[in-house]
Amino acid sequence: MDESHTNAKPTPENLDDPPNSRLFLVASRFVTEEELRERFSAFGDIQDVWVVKDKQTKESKGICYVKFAKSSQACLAMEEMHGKVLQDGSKPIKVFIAQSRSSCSHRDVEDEELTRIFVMIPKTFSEEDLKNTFKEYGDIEYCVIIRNKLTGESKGLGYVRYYKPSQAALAIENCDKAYRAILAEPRNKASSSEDYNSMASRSDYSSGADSLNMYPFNMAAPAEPVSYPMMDYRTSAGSGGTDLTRCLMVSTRAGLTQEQIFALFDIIPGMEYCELQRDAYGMSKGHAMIRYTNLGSALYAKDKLNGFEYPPGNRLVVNFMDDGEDRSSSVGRMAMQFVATQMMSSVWNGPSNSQGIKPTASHLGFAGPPVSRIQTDVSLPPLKKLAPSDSKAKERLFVVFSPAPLPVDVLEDVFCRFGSLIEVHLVPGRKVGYMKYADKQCAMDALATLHGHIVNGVKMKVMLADPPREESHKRLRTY
DNA sequence: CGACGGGACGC
DNA sequence: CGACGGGACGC
Repeated sequence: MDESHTNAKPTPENLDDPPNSRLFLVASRFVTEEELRERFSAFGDIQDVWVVKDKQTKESKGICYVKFAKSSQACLAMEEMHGKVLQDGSKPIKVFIAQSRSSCSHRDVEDEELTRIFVMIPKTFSEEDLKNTFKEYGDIEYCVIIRNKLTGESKGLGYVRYYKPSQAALAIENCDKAYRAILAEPRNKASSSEDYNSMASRSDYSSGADSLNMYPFNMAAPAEPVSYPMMDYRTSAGSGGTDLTRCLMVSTRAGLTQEQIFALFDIIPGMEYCELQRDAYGMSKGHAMIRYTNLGSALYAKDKLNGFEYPPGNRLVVNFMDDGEDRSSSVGRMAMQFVATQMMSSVWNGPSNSQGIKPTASHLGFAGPPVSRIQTDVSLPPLKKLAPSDSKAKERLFVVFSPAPLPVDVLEDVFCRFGSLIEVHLVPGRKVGYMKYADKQCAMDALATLHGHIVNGVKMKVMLADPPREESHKRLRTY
């Protein structure tokens, strides 16, 4: 278990750098390094040429490697030189991107693995935006944005398939670093069964279906943000299909837990589903979907909870997921009235009778006198509004918690009181966090007031945060 | 002591 | 069928 290799050397075997910048060629035994250098130098900066020779006889084995400075150069050379005859009478050469030296596989690297990139994009991007952004690097076969299957909401990730490896490589090398473009892992891991997928469903990949219109709804409406069709495969006709007229989407800037959202929307009777959208850390992304059994409950929930501040200072935004529906009907109003009546009666009957308002509602501050959930040894200013989430951070505080971090909502409640708080960020798995402020003085006030004090039994060290480490090694040593 | 930053497709 | 050398680190 304990391999005492504590000093991990920079493994010298991984230096196929950058990745996919080296070519593997199968050529005639008479080809020389000089000739290869001549024929391949037109495609880029050659760093190394090597013809593999037998150890004893020193004769060429017809295997050669050509290392370029960039992957795009190697790819271009491959595309142009594969199949070329270098010397009269010899067989056409084969040119592939070499397997990385650390890999033990000698399988050919296929174009399939070199033509699709994986990028991080704004959530507002459509496939069209994605294509327009990346077409400058080459011809695009298709673009796909990864979306939530239920809501159609973008996950901020996308794929772009080019026709040629050199185009994908150019995109990765030259696109804005914010896109974090990398080669996509091939989709098919090890498809063992292929037959239960009928042939009809595979037509999207074949090139014969020109007549297939990719954007049946969208063609005539250029700038209109069309809501995407998310009913390609029906939600099976089980009890109560997912019709969106009863689905709400709540957006919040505070990191609310599933339990908090659930408790809040469960105050209105009829909630049948509640799902927080999470990111890779399992933290709240600020969106959740809530579905009620009936339109009246959904209407009532939107009416009462849209704009509601929870926790204080954090304004919830609640919307129906199928925008554009007309809900001003008298039927809707009656349904809402019915729900209101339902809730009133449960109040009169008291919460002790199981159904109706849950006990959780009271400590959400939804009913009854506002009881502070903050206990502290320092006197706090009153609550203040959060700064807009797109505010520029002028100062950050670094907070260490002992013995354990406080919940995000509590921290927002405490740290917002000095004004201009943009957001609270806890480091997952650690006992530290960052508070972003739009105003330096507000941050300093918070620091001075809160440092060394105790909130809900948790002691806090509050310090100015070091600047984020970014890419200091790139810019700092230019002189 | 106590430090941030990421990522995956209905087979 | 067709897969991996040579050189040498740090002031």
